[in-house]
Amino acid sequence: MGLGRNAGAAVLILSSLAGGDKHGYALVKDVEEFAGVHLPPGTLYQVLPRLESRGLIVALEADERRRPYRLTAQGATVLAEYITAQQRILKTGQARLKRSWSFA
Amino acid sequence: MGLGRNAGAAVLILSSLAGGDKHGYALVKDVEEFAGVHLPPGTLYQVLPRLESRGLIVALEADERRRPYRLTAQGATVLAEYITAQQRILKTGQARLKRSWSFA
DNA sequence: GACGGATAGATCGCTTATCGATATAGTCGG
DNA sequence: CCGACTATATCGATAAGCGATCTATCCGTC
Repeated sequence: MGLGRNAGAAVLILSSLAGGDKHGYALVKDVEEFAGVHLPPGTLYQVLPRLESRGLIVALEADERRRPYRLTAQGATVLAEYITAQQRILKTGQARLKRSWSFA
Repeated sequence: MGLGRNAGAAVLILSSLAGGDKHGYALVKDVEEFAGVHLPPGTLYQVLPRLESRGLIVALEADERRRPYRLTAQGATVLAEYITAQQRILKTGQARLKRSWSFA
């Protein structure tokens, strides 16, 4: 993991595409804005084909320089399930922190 | 990352320790219960020293067979910050899924 | 008191994920 | 015509995570 490191490029990409079709560069900008995380190109262009081969996203027809991607129904399902599971974990951590350390 | 893979052994461990001091094996059981994730020993015993070297946890005096760990104040802070940041990301993904895919 | 299952900790090698650097090239403003 | 920004891509190194395997103890039960 990380904690400090990225920890979940796929989630960031899928969440970005959940907001609409985007090509790589636009995706990086979007993620930077909504998550405050910079996705380095080395990560992005390696994760993209991986997600595609798993059927979570599809590559759309390229508009010259831009190669846009779209979230598939399967990708949406997988993302939704991941978010639910992850939120349960985070809530537990948060509740425990609050009890023992008085953290919000 | 994964989505399907573990994605954040450190978070699971820190969250578990936020609920009280635990040794490795108890930690695995706890994580299994509250997160539904099995932490394999190969991951656990590699992450533990890493977290300790970063000052996020401390090893307590060993009770014969058991080697318990405790969350440090710094570990609690780091975990709290990670949780906050991560929840913001997950909420964004969830909101976007809901808009475009009618997912809860 | 032998046996099996649960408790407990640890290491090794492999695969996968991520990062930073680097490369290429088109576009647009000044 | 030059620099900043847009856009995609690859490479090598490091980091993270997994499954298998090992050792050993403890405890109940047959």
